[in-house]
Amino acid sequence: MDFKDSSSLAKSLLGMELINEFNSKTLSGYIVETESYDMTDSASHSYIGLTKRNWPMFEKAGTIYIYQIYGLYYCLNIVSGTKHSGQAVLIRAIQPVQGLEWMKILRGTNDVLKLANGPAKVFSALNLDTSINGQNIFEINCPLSLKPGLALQEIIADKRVGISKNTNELRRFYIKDNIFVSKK
DNA sequence: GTAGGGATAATCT
DNA sequence: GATTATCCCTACG
Repeated sequence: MDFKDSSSLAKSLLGMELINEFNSKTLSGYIVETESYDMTDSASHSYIGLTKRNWPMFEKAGTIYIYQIYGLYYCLNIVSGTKHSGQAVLIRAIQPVQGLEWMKILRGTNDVLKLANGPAKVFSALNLDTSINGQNIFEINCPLSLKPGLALQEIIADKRVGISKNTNELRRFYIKDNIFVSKK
């Protein structure tokens, strides 16, 4: 994995297996879509500097940053760069791997394509919890972890989704032709 | 299968 | 007081 900046991490996370293990149960999926944010980017939470919400973005690489959006949904990010640099990668979609049946119940659908094809869907399909906000994904006691998954794939860089500022930069990355991506 | 709009509350100004 | 790194349901055809 390449943590030197958020776009590098966003690309190198593609294909990795994201795993949530707790109570001897396992839910996981291959990361197929990500977006990068940093302090130079007016669409980023870190653009305005350190705040009560975004503090995990200013921690070291591998820190988990979870925020609530639209009063309803939660999204998962992984921090990149050096400490205090204010960068993170939004996990936008995963391809379900382990715990499909449980994910269907958590998500209230039997359509595998729609289990985790969106950032708030990823959060819910993996049964994540806001208590891991600020933890580091490489710590042994962190329920969330990463391991190698898919072989290297062709990556598409595209415009990000759902933002109103700085919309032209190609900071959304996804695996070419993967059907679990949120938006073609 | 797709376009449109409503839900809903923390965060920052 | 406005904005928001989203999702789902409804209507249409």
